[in-house]
Amino acid sequence: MNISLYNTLTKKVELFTPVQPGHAKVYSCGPTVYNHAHIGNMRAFLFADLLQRVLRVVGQYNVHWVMNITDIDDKTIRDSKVGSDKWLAEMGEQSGNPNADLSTFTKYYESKFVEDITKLGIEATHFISMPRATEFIPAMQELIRNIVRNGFGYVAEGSVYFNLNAWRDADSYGKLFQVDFGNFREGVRIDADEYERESVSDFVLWKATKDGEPYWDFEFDGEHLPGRPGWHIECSAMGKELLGLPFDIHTGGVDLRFPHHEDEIAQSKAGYGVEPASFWCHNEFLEVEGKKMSKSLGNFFTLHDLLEKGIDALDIRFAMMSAHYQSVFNFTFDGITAAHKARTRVQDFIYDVWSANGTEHIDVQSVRTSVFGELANDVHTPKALAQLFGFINKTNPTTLNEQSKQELLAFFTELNNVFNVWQISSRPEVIIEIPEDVIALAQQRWQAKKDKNFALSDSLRQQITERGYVVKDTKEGFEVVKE
RNA sequence: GGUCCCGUAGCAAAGUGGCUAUGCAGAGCUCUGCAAAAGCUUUUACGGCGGUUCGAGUCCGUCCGGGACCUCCA
Repeated sequence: MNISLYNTLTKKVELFTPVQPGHAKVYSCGPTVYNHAHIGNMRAFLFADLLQRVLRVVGQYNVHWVMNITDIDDKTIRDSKVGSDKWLAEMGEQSGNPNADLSTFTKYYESKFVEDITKLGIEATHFISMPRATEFIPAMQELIRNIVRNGFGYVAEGSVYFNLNAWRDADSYGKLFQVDFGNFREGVRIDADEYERESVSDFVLWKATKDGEPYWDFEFDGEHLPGRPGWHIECSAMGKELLGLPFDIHTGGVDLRFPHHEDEIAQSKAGYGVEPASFWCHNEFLEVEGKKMSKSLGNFFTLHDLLEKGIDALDIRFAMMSAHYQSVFNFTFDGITAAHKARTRVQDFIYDVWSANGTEHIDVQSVRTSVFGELANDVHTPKALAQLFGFINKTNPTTLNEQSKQELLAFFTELNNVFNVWQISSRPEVIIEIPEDVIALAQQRWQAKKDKNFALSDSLRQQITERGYVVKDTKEGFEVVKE
């Protein structure tokens, strides 16, 4: 099925056509590993996962997916320094070597990140690579040399900057985000660091080292420029090294349009001569209970926080799919409850299909076409789910004949390769430890009921309820489950 | 100051000028001694005011309200 996507470059939904037929090369901006990722971060990663799964399943593409790990930046340096209160006991002893401590610190949070996304149903095997920025320093240095030699960069006080005015004369800037250079808001932090640069809008490609900070050697035209890479350069270099240029899709949160992605385009084209990607896809932000997530409002959650509250990570995954990726997602606890119930309804339907044993024939192809059609249309999960629920509402799963049952299970298997929140199986035997005395009460109640002593029956049920269990009557007898 | 987005029923969320979105919740019904579970049925909308149109949630204007970004936040 053909896939259409909203492309921030053109501000339109366009038919996706890959550079290499049959292959989809996707680069996703990954986390900066200085802390546990919060659920706002998670939306970006879940969107990227959803997109690559739609390409894989609905588009039938051979997907090459890369998500970078930013393991060198101001915050990772700050928090891994000797004496940092962000250094945790689990990370071991600090060595005092800034590069080694940075590595220890970032690998700790990288492993936490991988644990988190795994719980959210993102599969590590779907990545062809999760490159660390620090392992691609030579490629970045090569790119920086190219940019300067092409006339779009300069060295100042040991740092290397991108010359934006030169670039704007030669090409264009503002492909993703229209920038009003003459009208930066007063008070906004324009001079973000102390280095010398020719214009406030120039950005750093390579930062000169500071005392006690990690650095890498950089030989450039006979000059020694020990330092570390700027923020944007890693994506330019790693995209080229791992996917080749141009690749097909670059993803990230809306906040990255400018400056990060805008600068990435400029750098790549200035250094390599081509723009990195033909499609740029950006997910909107997430709010919590209608407010921007912030620590001061007390609505700032990491995945770990939510799991501690007893929330199932897959309900978070499913809830985020109830809104289109380009609209602000309002994360609420009521929403998670609703998502859990909705997800369970589909799961129960699948269990029932598994045990179908009837004669009814249904048209599985038409529901597959309508649901996948919505996913192919700019990854429109809310519409796809509406189609799916419409189908579930009008279908009795248990009366299906063998052919329809097999077709439907095959469809759900495909669908779950996108959503990844269900079990395609028979209803599992739930084994719950019920205390002996509760079972005894339930048996007494059943006897009282058979004796038509309903007053006693009800009072026994009340006792069972007080113990935290629910007794349900069935045709053959009764069943006790934990509340 | 600049750039842009959004205001849809109790909550969430689709909606490409004309046809029941959907989910959760609510209500009613079926089943049941009563329940629970399940199934069926169903009530509530388009921020305000103008305009275009035979017809507007959908297009235009305006006002009100909320939000995002504007040099290292997904």
